[in-house]
Amino acid sequence: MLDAAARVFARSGFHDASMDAVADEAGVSKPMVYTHGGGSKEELFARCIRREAERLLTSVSGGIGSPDPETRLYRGLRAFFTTVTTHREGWMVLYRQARAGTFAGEVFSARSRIVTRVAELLADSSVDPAAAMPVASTLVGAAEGLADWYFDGGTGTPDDLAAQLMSVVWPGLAALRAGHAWSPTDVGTERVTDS
Amino acid sequence: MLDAAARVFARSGFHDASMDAVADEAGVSKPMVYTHGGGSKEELFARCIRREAERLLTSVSGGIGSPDPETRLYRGLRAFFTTVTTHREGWMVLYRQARAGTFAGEVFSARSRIVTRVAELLADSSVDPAAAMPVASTLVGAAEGLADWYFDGGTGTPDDLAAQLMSVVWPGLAALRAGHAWSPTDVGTERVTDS
DNA sequence: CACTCTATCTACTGATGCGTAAAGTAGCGA
DNA sequence: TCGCTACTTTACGCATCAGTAGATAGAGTG
Repeated sequence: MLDAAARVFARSGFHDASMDAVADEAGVSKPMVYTHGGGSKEELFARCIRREAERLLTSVSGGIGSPDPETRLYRGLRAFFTTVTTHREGWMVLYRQARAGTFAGEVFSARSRIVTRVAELLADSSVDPAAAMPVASTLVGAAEGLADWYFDGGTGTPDDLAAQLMSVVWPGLAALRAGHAWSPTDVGTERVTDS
Repeated sequence: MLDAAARVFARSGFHDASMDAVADEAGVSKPMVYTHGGGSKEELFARCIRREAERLLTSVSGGIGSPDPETRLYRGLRAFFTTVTTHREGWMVLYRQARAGTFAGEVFSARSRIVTRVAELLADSSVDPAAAMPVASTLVGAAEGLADWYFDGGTGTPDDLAAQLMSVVWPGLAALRAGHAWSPTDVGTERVTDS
């Protein structure tokens, strides 16, 4: 039931998906969708969101155990890309359909938990957890961007994708851990004109 | 008119926003919204999307002129964060509300143009433009992630945000340009178990 | 004042789709 | 055969808007 709903919602979004379509996809009648789906369209969608968010958080959190931040991050990214590519429709529901409208709050809190988890992956004695939050949010966004590229015809195994992301971010993260932040030394500082 | 529509759409999303609400926000009556807004809700929303996408692309593209990729990227990022923080509701419409549903295609093509533009910012004689696409998609995602953090209570000027993003990504990009990709040498390669 | 044109409003129609009620059917144990 | 459960089909009530038709107001002109 939730699988069918996730497929329909992933395809059409919350508003454009009808409960009749969910019923068809699940191979049952509409009253059954209400009996076993929570009693309303909102609740059904919320259940899909919660399940996918939980799946993603569990995946990223699990099997991380390592004292080395580099290893932790790589494993977390690998888990992320594995789950996302395996449960494509879950990803579509969570990050493309659910972020707008009534459920933005629910998705936002789910995303916050993942960002916090990533901040933990980065942190150790040499990194302040609070300072890690913007970096973690950046990383999660980067992973989403690479996932977008993948779903738009990009190729590669989850391991490849994780390694590619590590190529982009790890040198910078290592430098930050060593206290070396980037600054626009001789890059020019003219104001940006904004339309 | 478009400003009012963008505010309402940013707040509620396409479906949950009513034309009455747009009319109220603009201080006119509903038929006026149809007369001056394109004749349909879809067209009004599409105009908002196109305007914001154009604004962002113009901003990122303009004032880049430099032979140095590092400078180009920093300036592009600075322009991005300037525009996004200045036109908050435009950002909300474009990247949070419009990606789902009927307008996913329109937003997707707008985003593609920006990603392509970023790939050009990265490219020079030593970088293959095609290979730059996943990296550009990653970067755009990272910028979105940092913007998300900012809009959720993060602080900093656009220059700070751009510099922070450079800290994370530039060392990795420089290494990639020199031919040094990250690989999981001694990081462990156990399979990820997926629920 | 009369006439007209344009801009605007109030109030309605029509369609869509959520959610449910009613009536029928198949399986199953006693 | 009875009753119970689970499900189906069909049909409908009801609310919410998108979009429009007809009324109204103001302003310029003679």
